[in-house]
Amino acid sequence: MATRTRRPERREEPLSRERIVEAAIELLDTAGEGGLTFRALAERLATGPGAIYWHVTGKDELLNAATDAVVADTMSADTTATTPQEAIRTLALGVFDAIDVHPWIGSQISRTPSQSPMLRVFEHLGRQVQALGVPHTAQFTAASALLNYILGVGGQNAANARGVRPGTNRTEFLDAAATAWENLDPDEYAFTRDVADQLRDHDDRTEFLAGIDLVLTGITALHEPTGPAPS
Amino acid sequence: MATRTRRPERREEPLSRERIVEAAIELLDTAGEGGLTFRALAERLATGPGAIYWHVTGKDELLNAATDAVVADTMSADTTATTPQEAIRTLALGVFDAIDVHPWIGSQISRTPSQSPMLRVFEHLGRQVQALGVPHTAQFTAASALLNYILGVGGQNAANARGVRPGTNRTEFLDAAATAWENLDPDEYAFTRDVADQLRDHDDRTEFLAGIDLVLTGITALHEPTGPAPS
DNA sequence: ACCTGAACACCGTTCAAGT
DNA sequence: ACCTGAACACCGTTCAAGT
Repeated sequence: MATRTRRPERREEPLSRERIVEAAIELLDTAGEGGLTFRALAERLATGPGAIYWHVTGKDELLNAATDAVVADTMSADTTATTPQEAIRTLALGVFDAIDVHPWIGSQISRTPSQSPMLRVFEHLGRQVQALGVPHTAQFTAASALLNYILGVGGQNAANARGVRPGTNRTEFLDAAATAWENLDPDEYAFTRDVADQLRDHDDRTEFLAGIDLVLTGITALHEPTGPAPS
Repeated sequence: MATRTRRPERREEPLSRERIVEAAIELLDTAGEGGLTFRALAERLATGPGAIYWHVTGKDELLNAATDAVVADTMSADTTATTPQEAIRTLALGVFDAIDVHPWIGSQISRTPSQSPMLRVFEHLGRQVQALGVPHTAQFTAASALLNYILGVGGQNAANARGVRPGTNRTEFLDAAATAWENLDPDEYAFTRDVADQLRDHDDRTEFLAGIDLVLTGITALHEPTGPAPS
Protein backbone atom coordinates (compact mmCIF):
# COMPACT_ATOMS: atom_id res chain seq x y z
CA MET A 1 0.00 0.00 0.00
CA ALA A 2 1.96 3.03 1.27
CA THR A 3 5.66 3.18 0.67
CA ARG A 4 7.83 2.77 3.75
CA THR A 5 10.27 5.56 4.35
CA ARG A 6 11.66 4.31 7.67
CA ARG A 7 13.83 1.30 8.41
CA PRO A 8 14.48 0.55 4.75
CA GLU A 9 16.79 -2.42 5.21
CA ARG A 10 14.41 -4.23 7.57
CA ARG A 11 14.52 -7.61 5.90
CA GLU A 12 18.28 -7.75 5.79
CA GLU A 13 18.99 -7.51 9.53
CA PRO A 14 19.22 -10.82 11.37
CA LEU A 15 16.48 -11.72 13.81
CA SER A 16 17.15 -10.70 17.40
CA ARG A 17 15.30 -10.48 20.66
CA GLU A 18 15.34 -6.71 20.38
CA ARG A 19 13.87 -6.61 16.89
CA ILE A 20 11.18 -9.08 17.93
CA VAL A 21 10.18 -7.05 20.99
CA GLU A 22 10.20 -3.87 18.93
CA ALA A 23 7.95 -5.40 16.31
CA ALA A 24 5.67 -6.75 19.01
CA ILE A 25 5.24 -3.27 20.47
CA GLU A 26 4.40 -1.87 17.04
CA LEU A 27 1.86 -4.62 16.52
CA LEU A 28 0.27 -4.10 19.93
CA ASP A 29 0.05 -0.36 19.35
CA THR A 30 -1.49 -0.58 15.92
CA ALA A 31 -3.61 -3.72 16.13
CA GLY A 32 -4.41 -3.90 19.86
CA GLU A 33 -3.91 -6.68 22.35
CA GLY A 34 -5.61 -9.19 20.09
CA GLY A 35 -3.37 -8.22 17.20
CA LEU A 36 -0.20 -9.71 18.65
CA THR A 37 0.00 -13.10 16.97
CA PHE A 38 3.03 -15.21 16.24
CA ARG A 39 1.92 -15.47 12.65
CA ALA A 40 1.39 -11.74 12.25
CA LEU A 41 4.67 -11.08 14.02
CA ALA A 42 6.50 -13.56 11.81
CA GLU A 43 5.10 -11.94 8.69
CA ARG A 44 6.20 -8.52 9.88
CA LEU A 45 9.68 -9.93 10.46
CA ALA A 46 9.67 -11.80 7.14
CA THR A 47 10.17 -15.20 8.72
CA GLY A 48 8.22 -18.18 10.03
CA PRO A 49 6.49 -18.34 13.41
CA GLY A 50 8.89 -21.00 14.65
CA ALA A 51 11.90 -18.71 14.30
CA ILE A 52 10.62 -16.44 17.05
CA TYR A 53 10.79 -19.26 19.57
CA TRP A 54 14.55 -19.44 19.20
CA HIS A 55 14.82 -15.95 20.73
CA VAL A 56 11.85 -15.91 23.09
CA THR A 57 10.38 -18.73 25.18
CA GLY A 58 6.74 -17.94 24.39
CA LYS A 59 4.02 -15.35 24.28
CA ASP A 60 4.05 -14.59 28.00
CA GLU A 61 7.71 -13.69 27.96
CA LEU A 62 7.24 -11.62 24.83
CA LEU A 63 4.38 -9.66 26.36
CA ASN A 64 6.41 -9.14 29.51
CA ALA A 65 9.46 -7.98 27.57
CA ALA A 66 7.38 -5.55 25.54
CA THR A 67 5.79 -4.09 28.66
CA ASP A 68 9.12 -3.88 30.43
CA ALA A 69 10.74 -2.09 27.50
CA VAL A 70 8.09 0.64 27.52
CA VAL A 71 8.00 1.03 31.30
CA ALA A 72 11.79 1.13 31.60
CA ASP A 73 11.84 3.85 28.98
CA THR A 74 9.27 5.85 30.92
CA MET A 75 11.09 5.47 34.23
CA SER A 76 14.44 6.53 32.79
CA ALA A 77 13.14 9.98 31.87
CA ASP A 78 14.71 11.90 34.74
CA THR A 79 12.90 14.87 36.11
CA THR A 80 13.80 18.19 37.62
CA ALA A 81 11.25 18.05 40.40
CA THR A 82 11.70 20.35 43.36
CA THR A 83 9.80 18.31 45.95
CA PRO A 84 9.17 14.59 46.46
CA GLN A 85 5.45 15.27 45.90
CA GLU A 86 6.24 16.85 42.56
CA ALA A 87 8.51 13.96 41.63
CA ILE A 88 5.76 11.45 42.43
CA ARG A 89 3.25 13.37 40.33
CA THR A 90 5.68 13.46 37.41
CA LEU A 91 6.47 9.79 37.81
CA ALA A 92 2.82 8.78 38.00
CA LEU A 93 1.93 10.97 35.07
CA GLY A 94 4.67 9.31 33.08
CA VAL A 95 3.06 5.91 33.59
CA PHE A 96 -0.35 7.40 32.88
CA ASP A 97 0.80 8.90 29.59
CA ALA A 98 2.62 5.73 28.58
CA ILE A 99 -0.66 3.83 28.99
CA ASP A 100 -2.37 6.48 26.93
CA VAL A 101 0.04 5.81 24.06
CA HIS A 102 0.23 2.04 24.62
CA PRO A 103 -3.11 1.05 26.15
CA TRP A 104 -2.18 -2.64 26.33
CA ILE A 105 0.37 -1.79 29.03
CA GLY A 106 -2.46 -0.96 31.40
CA SER A 107 -3.68 -4.52 31.50
CA GLN A 108 -0.26 -6.10 31.13
CA ILE A 109 1.62 -4.27 33.85
CA SER A 110 -0.44 -5.89 36.61
CA ARG A 111 -0.26 -9.28 34.95
CA THR A 112 3.49 -9.64 35.16
CA PRO A 113 4.94 -12.55 37.14
CA SER A 114 5.86 -10.48 40.22
CA GLN A 115 8.79 -9.12 38.28
CA SER A 116 10.28 -6.34 36.25
CA PRO A 117 7.90 -3.66 34.99
CA MET A 118 5.85 -3.20 38.13
CA LEU A 119 8.91 -3.38 40.33
CA ARG A 120 10.53 -0.53 38.44
CA VAL A 121 7.62 1.76 39.22
CA PHE A 122 7.53 0.57 42.82
CA GLU A 123 11.22 1.33 43.27
CA HIS A 124 10.97 4.84 41.89
CA LEU A 125 7.87 5.61 43.92
CA GLY A 126 9.53 4.25 47.04
CA ARG A 127 12.55 6.48 46.71
CA GLN A 128 10.32 9.53 46.72
CA VAL A 129 8.37 8.13 49.64
CA GLN A 130 11.66 7.96 51.53
CA ALA A 131 12.48 11.52 50.47
CA LEU A 132 9.09 12.50 51.86
CA GLY A 133 10.35 11.53 55.30
CA VAL A 134 7.91 8.66 55.80
CA PRO A 135 9.16 6.45 58.65
CA HIS A 136 10.77 3.20 57.56
CA THR A 137 8.01 0.91 58.79
CA ALA A 138 5.38 2.81 56.80
CA GLN A 139 7.28 3.07 53.52
CA PHE A 140 6.14 -0.22 52.08
CA THR A 141 2.49 0.62 52.70
CA ALA A 142 2.83 4.11 51.25
CA ALA A 143 4.61 3.03 48.07
CA SER A 144 2.19 0.13 47.61
CA ALA A 145 -0.82 2.40 47.94
CA LEU A 146 0.50 4.75 45.29
CA LEU A 147 1.39 1.86 43.00
CA ASN A 148 -1.95 0.15 43.39
CA TYR A 149 -3.82 3.35 42.66
CA ILE A 150 -1.75 3.87 39.51
CA LEU A 151 -2.29 0.27 38.41
CA GLY A 152 -6.02 0.59 39.03
CA VAL A 153 -6.32 3.66 36.83
CA GLY A 154 -4.12 2.01 34.23
CA GLY A 155 -6.33 -1.05 34.05
CA GLN A 156 -9.37 1.16 33.71
CA ASN A 157 -7.85 3.16 30.87
CA ALA A 158 -6.77 0.00 29.09
CA ALA A 159 -10.32 -1.34 29.35
CA ASN A 160 -11.77 1.89 28.01
CA ALA A 161 -9.35 1.98 25.11
CA ARG A 162 -10.32 -1.59 24.26
CA GLY A 163 -14.03 -0.82 24.34
CA VAL A 164 -13.92 2.21 22.09
CA ARG A 165 -13.52 2.24 18.34
CA PRO A 166 -10.54 4.34 17.18
CA GLY A 167 -12.91 6.85 15.62
CA THR A 168 -14.65 8.24 18.72
CA ASN A 169 -12.95 11.08 20.55
CA ARG A 170 -12.69 11.66 24.27
CA THR A 171 -15.49 14.18 24.58
CA GLU A 172 -18.20 12.16 22.92
CA PHE A 173 -17.11 9.04 24.76
CA LEU A 174 -17.46 10.77 28.11
CA ASP A 175 -20.72 12.36 27.06
CA ALA A 176 -22.21 9.00 26.12
CA ALA A 177 -21.04 7.45 29.38
CA ALA A 178 -22.39 10.33 31.45
CA THR A 179 -25.74 10.12 29.71
CA ALA A 180 -25.85 6.41 30.42
CA TRP A 181 -25.17 7.13 34.09
CA GLU A 182 -28.00 9.66 34.20
CA ASN A 183 -30.41 7.06 32.93
CA LEU A 184 -29.57 4.46 35.57
CA ASP A 185 -32.15 3.28 38.07
CA PRO A 186 -32.64 6.12 40.62
CA ASP A 187 -32.88 3.76 43.59
CA GLU A 188 -30.03 1.45 42.79
CA TYR A 189 -27.66 4.11 41.45
CA ALA A 190 -28.53 7.30 43.27
CA PHE A 191 -24.93 8.37 43.82
CA THR A 192 -23.72 7.49 40.34
CA ARG A 193 -26.54 9.52 38.79
CA ASP A 194 -25.71 12.37 41.09
CA VAL A 195 -22.08 12.66 39.92
CA ALA A 196 -22.72 11.95 36.24
CA ASP A 197 -22.12 15.63 35.45
CA GLN A 198 -18.69 15.39 37.05
CA LEU A 199 -17.90 12.46 34.79
CA ARG A 200 -18.90 14.46 31.73
CA ASP A 201 -16.79 17.49 32.54
CA HIS A 202 -13.71 15.87 34.02
CA ASP A 203 -10.24 15.79 32.53
CA ASP A 204 -8.55 12.42 32.77
CA ARG A 205 -5.12 13.65 33.71
CA THR A 206 -6.39 16.19 36.22
CA GLU A 207 -8.60 13.58 37.80
CA PHE A 208 -5.74 11.12 37.95
CA LEU A 209 -3.51 13.67 39.66
CA ALA A 210 -6.26 14.56 42.12
CA GLY A 211 -6.31 10.91 43.18
CA ILE A 212 -2.54 10.88 43.55
CA ASP A 213 -2.80 13.99 45.73
CA LEU A 214 -5.43 12.30 47.87
CA VAL A 215 -3.07 9.42 48.61
CA LEU A 216 -0.16 11.80 49.04
CA THR A 217 -2.13 13.87 51.52
CA GLY A 218 -3.02 10.72 53.41
CA ILE A 219 0.62 9.66 53.56
CA THR A 220 1.90 12.98 54.85
CA ALA A 221 -1.04 13.59 57.17
CA LEU A 222 -0.51 10.32 58.98
CA HIS A 223 3.12 11.13 59.66
CA GLU A 224 3.13 14.87 60.26
CA PRO A 225 1.08 15.70 63.34
CA THR A 226 1.11 19.35 62.34
CA GLY A 227 -1.42 18.56 59.66
CA PRO A 228 -1.25 18.21 55.88
CA ALA A 229 -0.03 20.88 53.56
CA PRO A 230 -2.81 22.06 51.23
CA SER A 231 -2.32 21.17 47.59
CA MET B 1 -13.71 -40.10 40.49
CA ALA B 2 -15.48 -38.85 43.63
CA THR B 3 -19.22 -39.29 43.91
CA ARG B 4 -21.22 -36.08 43.72
CA THR B 5 -23.49 -35.42 46.66
CA ARG B 6 -24.79 -32.02 45.61
CA ARG B 7 -27.13 -31.05 42.80
CA PRO B 8 -28.11 -34.64 42.04
CA GLU B 9 -30.62 -33.90 39.25
CA ARG B 10 -28.20 -31.67 37.33
CA ARG B 11 -28.62 -33.25 33.91
CA GLU B 12 -32.41 -33.10 33.99
CA GLU B 13 -32.87 -29.34 34.34
CA PRO B 14 -33.22 -27.38 31.11
CA LEU B 15 -30.40 -25.11 30.08
CA SER B 16 -30.75 -21.52 31.25
CA ARG B 17 -28.63 -18.42 31.44
CA GLU B 18 -28.43 -18.82 35.19
CA ARG B 19 -27.23 -22.40 35.07
CA ILE B 20 -24.63 -21.47 32.44
CA VAL B 21 -23.28 -18.58 34.50
CA GLU B 22 -23.22 -20.75 37.60
CA ALA B 23 -21.30 -23.47 35.81
CA ALA B 24 -18.91 -20.89 34.37
CA ILE B 25 -18.13 -19.59 37.88
CA GLU B 26 -17.45 -23.13 39.08
CA LEU B 27 -15.16 -23.73 36.15
CA LEU B 28 -13.29 -20.46 36.66
CA ASP B 29 -12.85 -21.20 40.36
CA THR B 30 -11.60 -24.72 39.89
CA ALA B 31 -9.68 -24.53 36.62
CA GLY B 32 -8.65 -20.87 36.53
CA GLU B 33 -9.16 -18.25 33.86
CA GLY B 34 -7.80 -20.51 31.16
CA GLY B 35 -10.16 -23.27 32.19
CA LEU B 36 -13.31 -21.56 30.99
CA THR B 37 -13.88 -23.07 27.59
CA PHE B 38 -17.11 -23.50 25.66
CA ARG B 39 -16.28 -27.16 25.21
CA ALA B 40 -15.51 -27.73 28.90
CA LEU B 41 -18.59 -25.75 29.84
CA ALA B 42 -20.74 -27.73 27.43
CA GLU B 43 -19.47 -31.00 28.85
CA ARG B 44 -20.24 -29.88 32.38
CA LEU B 45 -23.74 -28.98 31.25
CA ALA B 46 -24.12 -32.22 29.28
CA THR B 47 -24.75 -30.50 25.97
CA GLY B 48 -22.93 -29.21 22.89
CA PRO B 49 -20.98 -25.95 22.70
CA GLY B 50 -23.46 -24.45 20.29
CA ALA B 51 -26.32 -24.69 22.78
CA ILE B 52 -24.69 -22.11 25.05
CA TYR B 53 -24.87 -19.48 22.31
CA TRP B 54 -28.62 -19.57 22.40
CA HIS B 55 -28.56 -18.15 25.95
CA VAL B 56 -25.42 -16.01 25.84
CA THR B 57 -24.00 -13.94 22.99
CA GLY B 58 -20.38 -15.00 23.50
CA LYS B 59 -17.50 -15.43 25.88
CA ASP B 60 -17.20 -11.76 26.76
CA GLU B 61 -20.79 -11.55 27.91
CA LEU B 62 -20.40 -14.78 29.85
CA LEU B 63 -17.30 -13.53 31.65
CA ASN B 64 -19.04 -10.28 32.42
CA ALA B 65 -22.15 -12.03 33.72
CA ALA B 66 -20.05 -14.31 35.93
CA THR B 67 -18.14 -11.36 37.37
CA ASP B 68 -21.30 -9.37 37.90
CA ALA B 69 -23.01 -12.24 39.70
CA VAL B 70 -20.18 -12.53 42.22
CA VAL B 71 -19.78 -8.78 42.73
CA ALA B 72 -23.51 -8.23 43.11
CA ASP B 73 -23.55 -10.95 45.73
CA THR B 74 -20.73 -9.28 47.63
CA MET B 75 -22.32 -5.84 47.49
CA SER B 76 -25.67 -7.08 48.74
CA ALA B 77 -24.20 -8.22 52.05
CA ASP B 78 -25.41 -5.32 54.17
CA THR B 79 -23.30 -4.22 57.06
CA THR B 80 -23.86 -2.77 60.49
CA ALA B 81 -21.11 -0.20 60.26
CA THR B 82 -21.19 2.70 62.70
CA THR B 83 -19.24 5.23 60.61
CA PRO B 84 -18.82 5.85 56.88
CA GLN B 85 -15.14 4.98 57.26
CA GLU B 86 -16.05 1.65 58.79
CA ALA B 87 -18.60 1.02 56.03
CA ILE B 88 -15.99 1.71 53.36
CA ARG B 89 -13.51 -0.64 55.02
CA THR B 90 -16.13 -3.38 55.18
CA LEU B 91 -17.15 -2.77 51.58
CA ALA B 92 -13.58 -2.81 50.32
CA LEU B 93 -12.74 -5.88 52.34
CA GLY B 94 -15.75 -7.60 50.82
CA VAL B 95 -14.35 -7.06 47.33
CA PHE B 96 -10.91 -8.08 48.52
CA ASP B 97 -12.18 -11.33 49.99
CA ALA B 98 -14.29 -12.07 46.93
CA ILE B 99 -11.15 -11.82 44.82
CA ASP B 100 -9.40 -14.11 47.25
CA VAL B 101 -12.06 -16.76 46.66
CA HIS B 102 -12.48 -16.04 42.94
CA PRO B 103 -9.09 -14.70 41.74
CA TRP B 104 -10.29 -14.32 38.15
CA ILE B 105 -12.55 -11.46 39.28
CA GLY B 106 -9.50 -9.35 39.98
CA SER B 107 -8.53 -9.19 36.35
CA GLN B 108 -12.08 -9.26 35.02
CA ILE B 109 -13.63 -6.47 37.07
CA SER B 110 -11.47 -3.81 35.39
CA ARG B 111 -12.02 -5.31 31.98
CA THR B 112 -15.76 -4.81 31.92
CA PRO B 113 -17.29 -2.63 29.17
CA SER B 114 -17.81 0.42 31.40
CA GLN B 115 -20.78 -1.35 32.90
CA SER B 116 -22.20 -3.37 35.73
CA PRO B 117 -19.74 -4.91 38.19
CA MET B 118 -17.43 -1.97 38.60
CA LEU B 119 -20.34 0.45 38.74
CA ARG B 120 -21.88 -1.43 41.64
CA VAL B 121 -18.75 -0.96 43.71
CA PHE B 122 -18.49 2.67 42.66
CA GLU B 123 -22.07 3.35 43.72
CA HIS B 124 -21.68 1.80 47.15
CA LEU B 125 -18.38 3.58 47.76
CA GLY B 126 -19.90 6.85 46.62
CA ARG B 127 -22.78 6.64 49.07
CA GLN B 128 -20.34 6.39 51.94
CA VAL B 129 -18.28 9.22 50.50
CA GLN B 130 -21.43 11.33 50.65
CA ALA B 131 -22.05 10.20 54.22
CA LEU B 132 -18.52 11.32 54.99
CA GLY B 133 -19.58 14.86 54.23
CA VAL B 134 -17.33 15.31 51.21
CA PRO B 135 -18.51 18.33 49.19
CA HIS B 136 -20.43 17.48 46.04
CA THR B 137 -17.76 18.60 43.60
CA ALA B 138 -15.15 16.35 45.23
CA GLN B 139 -17.29 13.21 45.52
CA PHE B 140 -16.48 11.83 42.10
CA THR B 141 -12.74 12.14 42.69
CA ALA B 142 -12.94 10.58 46.14
CA ALA B 143 -15.02 7.59 45.09
CA SER B 144 -12.86 7.08 42.00
CA ALA B 145 -9.66 7.10 44.05
CA LEU B 146 -11.02 4.45 46.39
CA LEU B 147 -12.29 2.35 43.48
CA ASN B 148 -9.04 2.57 41.55
CA TYR B 149 -7.01 1.57 44.57
CA ILE B 150 -9.28 -1.43 45.14
CA LEU B 151 -9.08 -2.41 41.47
CA GLY B 152 -5.30 -2.08 41.54
CA VAL B 153 -4.93 -4.42 44.50
CA GLY B 154 -7.44 -6.78 42.92
CA GLY B 155 -5.48 -7.00 39.70
CA GLN B 156 -2.31 -7.64 41.67
CA ASN B 157 -3.89 -10.44 43.67
CA ALA B 158 -5.32 -12.01 40.54
CA ALA B 159 -1.87 -11.95 38.94
CA ASN B 160 -0.30 -13.51 42.00
CA ALA B 161 -2.92 -16.23 42.17
CA ARG B 162 -2.26 -17.00 38.51
CA GLY B 163 1.48 -17.23 38.97
CA VAL B 164 1.45 -19.58 41.93
CA ARG B 165 0.80 -23.29 41.86
CA PRO B 166 -2.12 -24.32 44.10
CA GLY B 167 0.28 -26.14 46.40
CA THR B 168 2.33 -23.23 47.77
CA ASN B 169 0.97 -21.42 50.80
CA ARG B 170 1.01 -17.73 51.53
CA THR B 171 4.00 -17.73 53.85
CA GLU B 172 6.45 -19.49 51.58
CA PHE B 173 5.27 -17.45 48.61
CA LEU B 174 5.98 -14.21 50.45
CA ASP B 175 9.27 -15.54 51.74
CA ALA B 176 10.44 -16.46 48.24
CA ALA B 177 9.40 -13.05 46.90
CA ALA B 178 11.11 -11.21 49.75
CA THR B 179 14.30 -13.18 49.23
CA ALA B 180 14.19 -12.31 45.55
CA TRP B 181 13.84 -8.64 46.47
CA GLU B 182 16.82 -8.85 48.78
CA ASN B 183 18.96 -10.17 45.95
CA LEU B 184 18.14 -7.35 43.52
CA ASP B 185 20.82 -5.01 42.27
CA PRO B 186 21.71 -2.63 45.13
CA ASP B 187 22.00 0.40 42.90
CA GLU B 188 18.94 -0.08 40.76
CA TYR B 189 16.66 -1.38 43.52
CA ALA B 190 17.90 0.26 46.72
CA PHE B 191 14.43 1.02 48.06
CA THR B 192 12.90 -2.33 47.16
CA ARG B 193 15.72 -4.16 48.91
CA ASP B 194 15.27 -1.93 51.89
CA VAL B 195 11.61 -2.83 52.40
CA ALA B 196 11.92 -6.52 51.54
CA ASP B 197 11.54 -7.42 55.20
CA GLN B 198 8.21 -5.55 55.27
CA LEU B 199 7.05 -7.65 52.34
CA ARG B 200 7.97 -10.84 54.14
CA ASP B 201 6.14 -10.01 57.35
CA HIS B 202 3.08 -8.26 56.02
CA ASP B 203 -0.50 -9.46 56.16
CA ASP B 204 -2.40 -8.98 52.91
CA ARG B 205 -5.65 -7.85 54.45
CA THR B 206 -4.01 -5.54 56.97
CA GLU B 207 -1.89 -4.01 54.24
CA PHE B 208 -4.90 -3.55 52.01
CA LEU B 209 -6.80 -1.80 54.78
CA ALA B 210 -3.83 0.42 55.56
CA GLY B 211 -3.95 1.61 51.95
CA ILE B 212 -7.68 2.27 52.23
CA ASP B 213 -7.03 4.29 55.38
CA LEU B 214 -4.38 6.30 53.57
CA VAL B 215 -6.89 7.31 50.90
CA LEU B 216 -9.58 7.87 53.51
CA THR B 217 -7.28 10.11 55.51
CA GLY B 218 -6.49 12.06 52.37
CA ILE B 219 -10.16 12.50 51.59
CA THR B 220 -11.10 13.76 55.04
CA ALA B 221 -7.95 15.86 55.49
CA LEU B 222 -8.58 17.81 52.32
CA HIS B 223 -12.10 18.73 53.41
CA GLU B 224 -11.76 19.20 57.15
CA PRO B 225 -9.47 22.17 57.86
CA THR B 226 -9.24 21.08 61.51
CA GLY B 227 -6.96 18.26 60.40
CA PRO B 228 -7.40 14.56 59.99
CA ALA B 229 -8.59 12.22 62.69
CA PRO B 230 -5.89 9.68 63.55
CA SER B 231 -6.69 6.11 62.64
C1' DA C 1 -38.25 -22.53 20.74
C1' DC C 2 -34.42 -24.86 21.84
C1' DC C 3 -30.68 -28.10 21.24
C1' DT C 4 -26.90 -30.85 18.60
C1' DG C 5 -22.36 -31.38 16.91
C1' DA C 6 -19.70 -31.14 12.79
C1' DA C 7 -17.18 -27.61 10.52
C1' DC C 8 -14.66 -23.08 9.92
C1' DA C 9 -11.16 -20.01 10.80
C1' DC C 10 -8.30 -19.16 13.71
C1' DC C 11 -4.70 -19.67 17.81
C1' DG C 12 0.21 -20.95 20.48
C1' DT C 13 3.64 -24.19 20.20
C1' DT C 14 6.58 -28.04 18.46
C1' DC C 15 9.83 -30.17 15.63
C1' DA C 16 11.90 -32.51 11.72
C1' DA C 17 14.38 -30.72 8.23
C1' DG C 18 17.21 -27.50 6.19
C1' DT C 19 21.38 -23.86 5.89
C1' DA D 1 23.81 -21.64 15.50
C1' DC D 2 19.87 -20.19 13.49
C1' DC D 3 15.88 -20.41 10.51
C1' DT D 4 11.75 -22.69 7.96
C1' DG D 5 7.08 -24.02 7.71
C1' DA D 6 4.13 -27.94 8.03
C1' DA D 7 1.70 -30.17 11.66
C1' DC D 8 -0.55 -30.76 16.31
C1' DA D 9 -3.75 -29.75 19.65
C1' DC D 10 -6.32 -26.68 20.82
C1' DC D 11 -9.60 -22.31 20.72
C1' DG D 12 -14.41 -19.24 19.88
C1' DT D 13 -18.06 -19.18 16.91
C1' DT D 14 -21.39 -20.55 13.23
C1' DC D 15 -24.97 -23.06 11.24
C1' DA D 16 -27.49 -26.74 8.94
C1' DA D 17 -30.08 -30.11 10.79
C1' DG D 18 -32.77 -32.06 14.16
C1' DT D 19 -36.71 -32.23 18.08
